[in-house]
Amino acid sequence: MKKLTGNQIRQDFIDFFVEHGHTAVPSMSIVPGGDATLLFTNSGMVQFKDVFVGTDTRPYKRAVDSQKCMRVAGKHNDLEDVGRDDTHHTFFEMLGNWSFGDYYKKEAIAWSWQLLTEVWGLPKDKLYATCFQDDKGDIPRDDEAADIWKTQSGIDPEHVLFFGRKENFWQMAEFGPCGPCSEIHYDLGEERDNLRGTDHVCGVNGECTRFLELWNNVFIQYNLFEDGRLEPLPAKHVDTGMGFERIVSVLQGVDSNYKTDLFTGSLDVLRSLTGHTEKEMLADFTPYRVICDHVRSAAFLIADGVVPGNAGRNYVTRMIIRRGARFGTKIGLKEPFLAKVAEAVIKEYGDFYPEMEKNKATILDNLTREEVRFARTVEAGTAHLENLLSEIRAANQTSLDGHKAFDLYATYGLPFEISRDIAREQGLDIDEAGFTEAKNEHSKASGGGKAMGKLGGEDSEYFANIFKDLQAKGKLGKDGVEYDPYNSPRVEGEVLALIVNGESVSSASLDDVVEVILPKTGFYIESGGQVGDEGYIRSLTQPSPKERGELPSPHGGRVGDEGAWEIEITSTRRAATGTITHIGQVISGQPKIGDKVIAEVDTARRHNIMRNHTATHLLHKALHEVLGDHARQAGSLVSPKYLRFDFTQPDAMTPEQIERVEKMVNEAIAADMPVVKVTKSLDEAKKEGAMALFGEKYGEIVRTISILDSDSLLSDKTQEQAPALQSKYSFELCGGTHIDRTSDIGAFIIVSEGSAAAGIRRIEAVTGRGAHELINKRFKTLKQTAGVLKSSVDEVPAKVESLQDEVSELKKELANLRTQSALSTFTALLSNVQTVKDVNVLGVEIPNADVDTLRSLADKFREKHPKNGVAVLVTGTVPVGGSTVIAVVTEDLVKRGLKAGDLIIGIGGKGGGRPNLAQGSLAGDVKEALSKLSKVVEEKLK
RNA sequence: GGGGAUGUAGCUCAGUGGGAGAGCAGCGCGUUUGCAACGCGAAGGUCGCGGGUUCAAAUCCCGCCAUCUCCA
Repeated sequence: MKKLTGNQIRQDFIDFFVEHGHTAVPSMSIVPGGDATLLFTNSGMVQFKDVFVGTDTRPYKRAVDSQKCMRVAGKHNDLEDVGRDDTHHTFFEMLGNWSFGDYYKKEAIAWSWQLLTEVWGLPKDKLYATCFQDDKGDIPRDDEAADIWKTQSGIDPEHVLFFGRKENFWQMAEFGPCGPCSEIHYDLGEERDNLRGTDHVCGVNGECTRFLELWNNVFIQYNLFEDGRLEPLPAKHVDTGMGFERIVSVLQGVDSNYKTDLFTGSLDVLRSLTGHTEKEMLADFTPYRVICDHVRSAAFLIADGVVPGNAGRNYVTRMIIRRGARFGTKIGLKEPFLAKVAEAVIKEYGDFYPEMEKNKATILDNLTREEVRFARTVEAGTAHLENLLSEIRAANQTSLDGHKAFDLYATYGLPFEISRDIAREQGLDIDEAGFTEAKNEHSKASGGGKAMGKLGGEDSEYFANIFKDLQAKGKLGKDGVEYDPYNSPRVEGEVLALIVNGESVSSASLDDVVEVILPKTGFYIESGGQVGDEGYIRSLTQPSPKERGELPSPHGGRVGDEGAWEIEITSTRRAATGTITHIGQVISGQPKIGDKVIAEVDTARRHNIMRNHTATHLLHKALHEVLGDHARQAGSLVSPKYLRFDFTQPDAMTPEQIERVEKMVNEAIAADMPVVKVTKSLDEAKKEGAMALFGEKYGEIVRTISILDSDSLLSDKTQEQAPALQSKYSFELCGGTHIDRTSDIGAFIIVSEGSAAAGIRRIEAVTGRGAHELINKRFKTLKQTAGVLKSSVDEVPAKVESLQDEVSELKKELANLRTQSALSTFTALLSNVQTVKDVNVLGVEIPNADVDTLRSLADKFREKHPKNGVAVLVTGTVPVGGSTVIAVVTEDLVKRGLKAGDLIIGIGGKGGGRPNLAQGSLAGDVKEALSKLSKVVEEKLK
């Protein structure tokens, strides 16, 4: 057997199939575009799913790839187990060769045998092939595959085995394309039996680690219907997957995926940090495996734009990074170290996956940031834990309540393992059963499973049938409704279908909400953040009013015209492949199937949208310039009123940065740059450096939007002829609608900058009309303010500032004066102290005093009568809300049963407080209330 | 999308319905002076924002915003 590096093995695979007529296709992003049901790309077939279902086509019939995959979240979240053994990974690569209605079993099987045994030289007697035999007896046995296997040179016919549905039948979903598969297994030898001595099936598909599944060849040949019918597909496909790390471990002859050269670089970096020898490392291998696996995953995720955060995919990235950091502490690593490991990962993978090298700085930066954040979280969580633990000790207990430990985890983010380790260090324990219980409760309370929301398309089958029907009648071609939102704001056509309340109807009535299908549309369908178009569909049954020289009715139809009608369209959707519907309300007449119509987009609204969309591209460019390349688009909304742009950026932007971005965009507008829209192949566009968005799905033919640098403009003619030669200010893949020159945007104003999620900032901005309205409004307000201040607009800030200073100065002065005047009144009134029994009692009204003044006067009283004193001070009667009362009682009298609050109640007020000082209010006449004071004191005093 | 927590002086935070506080930093003065340390003094607050309950809200209730965190 040849000793090959991992990179060579991957390249061998691709080269082998390229030699056999396959097109080498790059891996799709880990973020699956256009598939809301998937958190991550989890297998090689994700990028070809639409081809198998038949809703998409490719320019090639044979493909080969190595696909980046993540299996970490979802139903089976076994993140906590990854790294504890030698085979599991969160991230892995899937090698695959594909046939789309081209070659089939014969070639697929022969080539896999050839690659494994001849190119890579695996011993033939160690290989096993499995084929399908239905355990339920419904689906025919795959003798075809088995027979082909037996003809492969040097194969042991005894090694061709049959298995049932669980192992050897594949279906994408409950219904749809499916078929038998044929797997290749490898016998690693008796010594790799992990269950030696125990009673078990030591064979292919047994529980035993001796036999390793290497390669799955899926033969998609049936279509499974809801009623259980199984029909042969007209075009049969081959879909294969081979776990890259597995084949590397086999070819390199090691007993762990982590001992392949894929991880050597990472492990070396780690060992240089810990100082462990190889032997010491292998003795405690788990932390090493966890860190290597997780750093690799995190690096690939960040390269694909998934930065650590607190929701969705971003949360998964965070969990992976934090778990890696946590295992670092187990081997004594304290300082942020993940970035150092990541450098080794990038070095290993950067050649084949250029996005790794390209995003190196972002990867390293995000890892370190998250580590630092995690350290802070752990520190704060540990402080909380210490409090809980000392409470336990105080109560002479030995175990921390599981629910409390879970709180620590769910609220403060302190991982359970860390809590337990700290508790154990102090001779205490944590109630693990309670923790699990609380975790389940929390999971339930969070509404498990509902988060994905509606996937849509519930009625797609209904519309697919309408589509087929229209095709059969020759009303629609094979591609269905023609879609041209770019050049056709007005389209004439015929009503092909009307749907009201989910039912196909021949005619609709006034006020009906209806879905209309036309052979062609110029209405934009909401996509890529740009909202859908609005507009009108009008009947064209008779000459237009203009042609007849009549005045149109308010809704455009003609009063009294037989059959004239109009529908106000508020949105559009692609209800099924080939079908686009216009959704709206009938505002006049009765639309019928077969009516000739004109469908007209609200162009004023559309222009506002176009301005905002082009501005979005300029904003994207400006953010790159001002913040750096890490500021990547993470979502957007382009509406007629404003635009919203989310991008990856860890911290809030400074006012200066915002200003610079705004200025850059406005400079780009002023430069009057041409916006050129060209469709070309995805490959070509990418080669030319077009910016693609993550989580966005692109077909083979894409639309590119280039904003050309005005400096490089030669003349209008050359621009038309060779836009590719000119230097581009901005270059993006985008299906949206755009204006022709940047100057059409008019103006660009950032309205707000804020946070959208952890690690993601959001900018909202307006352009064109919206910007003008905003400026107008702001300017008006400013002028009004200046008017009120009797100053010029320019002087407003200084004027307000000086006013504020003046006000606060005056406030202080006033408070001082009040206290002083109250004080002088009060000093005079101090002589009004009455003696009740042996107590000095004072009840006075202080006009113009506030609560603070009353308090300081009360203090004054207690200074003069530190003992044996009672005072009730009341502000003058106020018409609204009553007077404020403060009552004080010296400490010695409190002991004799006199409470300040009782005095307030006693004289008819409301309120309370502490025994020596109370506060409240008094509704009625102050003098009358105060006259009751001495009596109250007498009664309460013991 | 949902659960929990937090938001008080420039920073770190205390404050369980009734006088807004501490430590650090900053400012002034002083002692000492190699860095600095120490003492004294004053300043610094829409208690995240908006409603409500109450005689009275930093504190209780509701809504919003921001940050942290867990679940999906």
